[in-house]
Amino acid sequence: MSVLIANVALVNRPLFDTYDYRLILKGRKSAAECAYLKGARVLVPFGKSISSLAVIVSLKDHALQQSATLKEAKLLDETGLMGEDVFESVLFGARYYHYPLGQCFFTALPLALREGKSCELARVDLLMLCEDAPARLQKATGKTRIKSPAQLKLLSLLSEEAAGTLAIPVTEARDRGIPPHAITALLDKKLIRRVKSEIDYTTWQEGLKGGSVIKEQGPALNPGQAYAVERVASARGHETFLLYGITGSGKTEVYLRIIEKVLEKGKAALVLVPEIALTPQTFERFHRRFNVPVASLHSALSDRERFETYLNARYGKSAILIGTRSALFTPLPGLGLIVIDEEHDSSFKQGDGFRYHARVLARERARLCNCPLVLGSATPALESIVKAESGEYTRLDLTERAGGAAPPHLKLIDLTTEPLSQGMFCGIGTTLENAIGEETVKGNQVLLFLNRRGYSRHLVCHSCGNIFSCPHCDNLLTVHHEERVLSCHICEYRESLPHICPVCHHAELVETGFGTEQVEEFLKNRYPDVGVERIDRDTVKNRDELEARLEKIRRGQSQIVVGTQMLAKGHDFPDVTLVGIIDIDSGLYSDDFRSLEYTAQLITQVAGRAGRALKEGYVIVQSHHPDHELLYNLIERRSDYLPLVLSLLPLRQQLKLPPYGAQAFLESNSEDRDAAHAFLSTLLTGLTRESLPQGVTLSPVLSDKMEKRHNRFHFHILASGDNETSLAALLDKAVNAVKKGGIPAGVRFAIDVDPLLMI
DNA sequence: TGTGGCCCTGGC
DNA sequence: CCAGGGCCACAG
Repeated sequence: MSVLIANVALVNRPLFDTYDYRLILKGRKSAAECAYLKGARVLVPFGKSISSLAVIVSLKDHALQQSATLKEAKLLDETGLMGEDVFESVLFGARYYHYPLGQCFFTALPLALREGKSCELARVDLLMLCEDAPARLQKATGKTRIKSPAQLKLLSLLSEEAAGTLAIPVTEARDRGIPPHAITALLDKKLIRRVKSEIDYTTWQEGLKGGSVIKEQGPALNPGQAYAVERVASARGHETFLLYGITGSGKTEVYLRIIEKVLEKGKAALVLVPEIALTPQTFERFHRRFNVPVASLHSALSDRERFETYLNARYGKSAILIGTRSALFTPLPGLGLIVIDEEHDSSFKQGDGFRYHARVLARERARLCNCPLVLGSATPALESIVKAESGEYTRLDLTERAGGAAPPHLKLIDLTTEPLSQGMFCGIGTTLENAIGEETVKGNQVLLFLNRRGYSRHLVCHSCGNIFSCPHCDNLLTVHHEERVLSCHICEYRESLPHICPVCHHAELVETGFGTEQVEEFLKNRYPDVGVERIDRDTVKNRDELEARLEKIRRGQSQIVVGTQMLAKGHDFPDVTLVGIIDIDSGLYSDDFRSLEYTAQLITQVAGRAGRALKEGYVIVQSHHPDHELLYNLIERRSDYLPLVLSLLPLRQQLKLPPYGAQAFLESNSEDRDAAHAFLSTLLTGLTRESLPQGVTLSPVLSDKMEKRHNRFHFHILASGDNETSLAALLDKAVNAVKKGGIPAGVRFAIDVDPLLMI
């Protein structure tokens, strides 16, 4: 028996400190010999609670005089939960983002493990064909004949596996796009059955038994793709690559080939994608190509499913994991590659809680694993471009459009010269309106983007001027006709659409502004013979629904599609020949210094949706400011994305903005406005009492642009430094001040390092 | 964040 | 005089 001292972080407690406990182990072991326990969970008495969950951060050899007074920690796991690479990445993240370590672990662990459940593999539900199913399906006629495409697909999946296991886990069926009701239906018909698996500790490498890692060969690569694959595959140790490939240049094929090489070395691969891009199609493409287990993690999974995926990965059963931001924390023994697709996408930055950027932590993890990190995008973030220019990243260019499709033609429409037609009331000028008509007559499809859902933007009383606003936020309510509600797009508050003004009781309510719902209505009236589909958060509630709608569009059931962001990312529609951006102006004049970068990304990405296949496509961008430099360069001068955003750099450098300077917000909020403000005021006074680190400046305490949200009042201090190090030194001081002074009850405090949104 | 203690209020 | 609720300090 030996006694050690374990330094632990309490999970989900907002404490910047870690604490020491006595840890009693069987057998005689020194702290150094117990390094495998880093990242293991313990239960500890803490403060007034008898048993709290904590994670071991470090171990020290027992020192008599200390340990007598220390309380005892009870070990829950035999080894660390997450492998050294993930563990160290979390420690790095807590340091870099100045966030309490325990809460970082909280973010990194699936719910079940945060709740103290066992990390042992469990039996899973498998689906398999019933013995008599093939015979019954053969002679099936009339009612017994299966017509549902989902059910047929499941049956074919189960039969195609015949050579191997004859059974697939329920979770895998869901990953591959089978909705739960199709499974239930086939179970009811007794065509398939559900069986419990044995616990199987076979790793994917053992399962492969030396066979080929791929199931089918990919298409031939063009020289650019081939070079990129070779370059990454021949990287020795860690190296970060920026794969800059224009839309439609076959980035995914490059990922697949690199992954193939990684798998051949017996190593695993992690692929991070933006939330919206993780469709069953993406998963299916990997699954079709590779002869190894591919797992996925996305927001539609239940906590249980996430937990299973996590455990399988941890035990080396997954060779490839595709997932969104948080998948970064999944342990993968022998990780040999990390890919971040659409690396510029803002969904890689967590906006609340542990505000990490997946790109930053992925780089740390890749460094720890001594493996390459590939950042792919047609529109890389300026941060990444600058790092590539400075040689910190290696840039790899894909300049050819795969399949030889012509790049789309871009056309800028000056809205000030368009007549005030009917369509103009919902943002559609005559030129765009006519273009929609022409393309639909030819049997082509049209995509229209407008980043504003709802019917009208606001509702105003004509007699007394009362503007309907949210009772919980400093925000105006949006009018939704279909659901007959007013709704707050910040907090989801809703009330039924009023007929009379609650203030003056007159019934003259006027709607102003327009959203996707109104555009859809206009187009349905204007083009009654072609289908119009709307894709936004009001018509699409979940991933399965989005997939079903997109499939319907691909089958050509609607020729006109109106949508928000949801539509802009990564989806392929081969018959689309016209893309219209209804309102680009909000991205031209904004107080966010990144808005021009974002606007250039949006136009470039959206243009990529047009004419992806053989048909020639064009893009119409409408603006009231056609002389704006960005629009002029991007559209009239047909400048490429890269030189265009590089031209934004001198201003950033001059103003010491990212990527040249570093920024962080010190944020507070509370239901009590004064308390939230006073807390930051005190912090600011404390920080400025002694001299600030060289090159760091602090703003006064400022209200957020929308001060009241969800019934809480939000304030912030903007901290800017001319480099990361000096800013980090200031943030350390801030954390120490908060540790010493404490946070008053009801006030929440957090630091947002490298914020993406200007609040 | 969780929790027990402490103090205040109000009901009998 | 006691019960209950809100607020606060503090945690190894």
